[in-house]
Amino acid sequence: MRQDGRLARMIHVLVHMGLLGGRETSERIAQMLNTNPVVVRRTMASLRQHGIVESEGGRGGGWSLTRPLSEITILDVQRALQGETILDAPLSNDHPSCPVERAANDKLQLAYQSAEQALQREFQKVTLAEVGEIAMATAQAEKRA
Amino acid sequence: MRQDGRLARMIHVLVHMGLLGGRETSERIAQMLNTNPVVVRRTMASLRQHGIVESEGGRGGGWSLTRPLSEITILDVQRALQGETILDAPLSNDHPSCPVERAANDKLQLAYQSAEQALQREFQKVTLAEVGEIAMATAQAEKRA
DNA sequence: TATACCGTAACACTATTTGTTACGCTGTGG
DNA sequence: CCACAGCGTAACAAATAGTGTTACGGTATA
Repeated sequence: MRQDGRLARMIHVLVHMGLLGGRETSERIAQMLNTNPVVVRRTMASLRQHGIVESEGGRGGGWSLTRPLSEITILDVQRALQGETILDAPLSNDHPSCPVERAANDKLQLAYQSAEQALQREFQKVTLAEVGEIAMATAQAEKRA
Repeated sequence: MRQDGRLARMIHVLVHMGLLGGRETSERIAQMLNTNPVVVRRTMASLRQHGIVESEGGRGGGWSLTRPLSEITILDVQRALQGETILDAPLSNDHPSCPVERAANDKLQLAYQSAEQALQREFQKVTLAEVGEIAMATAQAEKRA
């Protein structure tokens, strides 16, 4: 099954950036994600287009958040990476004029709309600040253990 | 984005089989789906394993439903094709020990569980008989137009 | 026994994501 | 003013998944 991974990876990065507060280079982010700087730039570019981060070239440049983690939801990140729709209903297109195929597609479409709504609702409820808090809390708990 | 298509295609085929009532060969099903018999056998084999259809070899053989369309839900077909889980949360696995990554993954997992439940609920509500009825109705409507 | 089916393995083709290299542009510090 | 550290982007390789195709074997029926 498809595993995009960019959403989780970008949340990971943004939360780190928010917690540390500073600017990060593509190089350092790439190390965080076990990948390389070009992949990072490709993906971060989408976030920049949606105003979540900004980049500066030249010496001392890098990426930084444009607003605090408390004002970024998972849905914001998702939309920046992939657009409005998260789930695509897997429809068939073998005989577009066949009423049976159309009826099957319609039902699938409705079901996926319901799932899409649930997902968007959940994504909108969660800010990156929350993710950071959970991470800090579990880090504390593990230190005590 | 990923587009599996097998679910929609199999619903399409099963409804046709139910409406026509008879046995279909892989060859004829392949024509319905604009594909070829081997692909059909591969996919139908999953449905057979879950008791939705049965196959007979030899002259006059082919595929047939084991029960009426009213007793097959979209969820049944989905499970036969892919197993219990429909949606996989796209998690990251770059630094499994990083609390931030884990917190992000946890939140995504929860959101996807919510979507998964919505999807399963919808899939379970729809029988293939319903799909057939809708198809018959729209076919009628179009004939009148 | 010939034929019309399914069962299955093996391989090519395609599309998508990811990784990698290369090269150009820009701003800063010396 | 120039070397360097950073991003921007194109181009291409690699891995993965689904799909299409060929080939060959098994089986039931006329």
